[in-house]
Amino acid sequence: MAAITKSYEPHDVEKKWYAAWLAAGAFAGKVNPAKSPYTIMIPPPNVTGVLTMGHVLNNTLQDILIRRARLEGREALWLPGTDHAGIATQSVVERELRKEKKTRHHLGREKFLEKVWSWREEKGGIILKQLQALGASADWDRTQFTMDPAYSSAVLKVFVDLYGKGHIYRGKRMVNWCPGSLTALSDEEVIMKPVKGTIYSVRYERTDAPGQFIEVKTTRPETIPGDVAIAVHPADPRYTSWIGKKVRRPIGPAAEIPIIADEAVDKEFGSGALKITPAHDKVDFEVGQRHQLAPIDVLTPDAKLNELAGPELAGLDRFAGRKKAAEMLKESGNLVKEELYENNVGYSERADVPIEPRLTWQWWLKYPRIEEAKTAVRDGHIKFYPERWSKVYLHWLENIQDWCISRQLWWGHRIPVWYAKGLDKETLTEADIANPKKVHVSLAGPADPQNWVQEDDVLDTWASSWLWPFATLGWPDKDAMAKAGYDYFYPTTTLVTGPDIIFFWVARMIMAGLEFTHPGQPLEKRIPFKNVYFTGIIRDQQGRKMSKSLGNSPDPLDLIAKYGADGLRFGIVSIAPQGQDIRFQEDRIEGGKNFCNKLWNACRFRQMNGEMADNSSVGAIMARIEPAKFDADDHAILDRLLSTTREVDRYFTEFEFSAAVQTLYGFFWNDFCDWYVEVSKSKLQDPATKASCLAIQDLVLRQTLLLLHPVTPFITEELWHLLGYGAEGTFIEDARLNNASQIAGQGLQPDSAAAAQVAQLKAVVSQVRAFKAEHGEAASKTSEFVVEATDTHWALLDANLAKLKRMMGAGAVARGAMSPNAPAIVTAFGSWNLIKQIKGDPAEEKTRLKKEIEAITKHVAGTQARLANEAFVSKAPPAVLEGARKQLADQQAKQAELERLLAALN
RNA sequence: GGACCUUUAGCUCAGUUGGUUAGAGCGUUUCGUUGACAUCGAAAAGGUCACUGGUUCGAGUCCAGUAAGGUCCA
Repeated sequence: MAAITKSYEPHDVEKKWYAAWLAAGAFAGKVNPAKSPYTIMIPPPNVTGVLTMGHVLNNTLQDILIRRARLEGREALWLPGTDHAGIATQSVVERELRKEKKTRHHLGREKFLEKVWSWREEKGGIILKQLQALGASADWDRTQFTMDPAYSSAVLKVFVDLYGKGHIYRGKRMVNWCPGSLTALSDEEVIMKPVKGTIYSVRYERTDAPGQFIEVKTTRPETIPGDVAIAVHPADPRYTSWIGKKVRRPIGPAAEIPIIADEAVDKEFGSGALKITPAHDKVDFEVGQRHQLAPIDVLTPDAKLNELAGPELAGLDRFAGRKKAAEMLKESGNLVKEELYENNVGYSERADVPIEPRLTWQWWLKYPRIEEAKTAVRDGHIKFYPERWSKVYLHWLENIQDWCISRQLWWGHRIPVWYAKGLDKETLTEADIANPKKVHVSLAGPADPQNWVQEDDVLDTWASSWLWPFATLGWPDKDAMAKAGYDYFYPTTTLVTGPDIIFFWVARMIMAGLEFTHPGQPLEKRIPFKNVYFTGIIRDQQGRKMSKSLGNSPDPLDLIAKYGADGLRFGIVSIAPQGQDIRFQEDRIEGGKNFCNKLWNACRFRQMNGEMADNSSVGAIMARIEPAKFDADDHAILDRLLSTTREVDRYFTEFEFSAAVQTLYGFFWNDFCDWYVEVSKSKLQDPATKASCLAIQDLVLRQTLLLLHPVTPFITEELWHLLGYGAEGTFIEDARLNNASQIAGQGLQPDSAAAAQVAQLKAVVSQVRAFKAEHGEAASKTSEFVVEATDTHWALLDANLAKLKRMMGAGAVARGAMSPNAPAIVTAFGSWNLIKQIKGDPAEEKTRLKKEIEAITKHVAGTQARLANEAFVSKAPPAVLEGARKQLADQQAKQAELERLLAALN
């Protein structure tokens, strides 16, 4: 077996093992009825994306779950893939075209799509390669892309199916229009932002009574040419006599518009009158509908004013038009007031420009299975971690609106609808759409394509990714499903994602799963996943979201180069508590790297201290352990090993990953390295205890590697082999992780009381070290002590003396009476004198003792007061009461001893 | 306007069903490299647990309210 080097060098180890895993097909998920499946579908990253810290966290957690599942003997499938990301990808390619002063229209649909595909060929694999560098153990042979032929046909089949069921309709409605990307957006793609601007008070003059004006407030004077009415509340006494009269539009082509009454008007806002511009506001549109007022659209698709706005405004973009309109109002004296104003403006999530409410023809989806989707989460068939997100989910479902699924893009799944040639799409009625002679909807397309024109629009990206959990398993093709193991791996086990896409994706996947999988079977067979773990958002030191535009996100690949993939994984998980946003700290990643080095060196210590014996199975190691020779330290470390195993188990079932990692950190660093390895140094000198002590180390290291492997796969694989736990050609994942009772069942019954005794010994060591430091002897390894202790205490000390001397840096520890001239401390195991070349200053000693007495006296008083409280004595549980009494006794004993020492000094 | 989250050491955070003197990592100070690890070890300093009130023998923990910061929905 190779010798372990002085420090852990991740780079080569990572490369070596990743290649070996791939070569052996170690990540393949295969149908195996003897095992229970554990399935995770990756949230598909954008095909042209690069790895961010968010991906690192999210995918590390998925890998942890998958690798842990393998160690627990489950058949794990982690299915990877990418998303075509309609707007995002199209925008990137269009940006490239713009550099050549071209738009997609210069190329035409076909050529443009060729360009996007070649862009994908070039950039599409990057993020998956990066995930491999992180150690992701996904089944790469199953990699899926939402635009793959099979996946696409699933998407289109779903459209046709839902159309047939009456869930999909075409309608001219107000949509969120993105003037940047020239497409409709769903409500979920609109971000509300507070924007500081101006609100204008504008007056409209009555036609029948010149000189009389009605005033309205608006932030958008450029849309005045699109006004079709002024609305007031029917119960507003100020305007009762105005209703039915007409006013003149103050700008734009001359027109008289009516004053109407509508309940939607807020009497409290402004003057209580509202301009109605149905083409440019959702509420106004509804008011217009109620009063049969035809909208006037004064904007072009890219949000410039058109000729309907009048010659002065036509051609200006909306912001320039706003200024111009305000000037025109000022000139005509119709601008009453300008005030600074902050309101919420909807922005396009992708293009980051204000959206325009716009009346267009779009395809809409009435969601299926809304009620079942609520039940699934409310009744716990699907569990959310943290649970509180289920409220957000349910609230959204309660208020669900139809989904605008068409996009005026080219990159995406083109809607499988054909219109008969020569048909005017703008004037289609519902009856026309239902008429197969005019509108054809199918997967295959019409038999006589020359007579038809296909719909230009593509589907919203989320209308493909909502099928991810089952379309990736071959659905709806029976053969593909059998090959992929659909019946075995679906429903998937856990989804790991961010709460920001709870509506976009999580809710929609649930509805899709319920609608399309396992028809007729109970809900728990149709849900797409059983657990949803929501990660936090990674923020920078100032608490800002990490983003490309801010440039505040470190490149994960740099971090891997600097700290190793395992260090990065360990670090990121340790700072990511369930449900909380994460403030990124690079020093925690460094901590991850340091931990790996510690693990490495503890194994190195083991290797250097004795021949490696048979480590090939737990049984073989157990056979070398001699419980009859156990001392308290042996009992204690094994007891901690079992309790750590139990705790990590529990944290995994509760999805508390950072707690699991921190538990492992504390156990390994503090209990094992800082204490057990140190006390081993004495045991290893003694031939009577050496073999058993090494076997205990072998057992602890083996279990530790298994517990850590999901988090730090590379280093644990390497050490697994270096210490001989696994045969050549096998991997650590082929081993099974034993739980605490399984280990105990193999003949290991550590005495948990020993742990308490070791804790006391630790405290004594710590106390003596501090004592030495205080007297300038911190570095000395030959300090001499006299201990005045009871027989029991001395017996305990004596039994552990070699270890204790090494740990506290003592040359000699002898039993004897306290010398009044030497510095002294009181420990749980007797009083200790530090014997040194006594130039000890008695005055200093007195001060120190007095200070200690003062402190202990306070505690004694506190405990006494508690015990003197009759309510406490009569109501507190016996265990607490007894604890308090014992505490008081200990405190008083220490107090008395300190006072005795002080008196002796005098 | 509605819902949710956060507030504990200089920084980032733990603190499970209420129960000794509230913990960790980093940072700071002091000391230490003779064989696991300086990517390390030892010790120390550092906290009115945001505030107010309540429940309780006992509150960082439970309840109510207030304040500040944040997120989502409208």
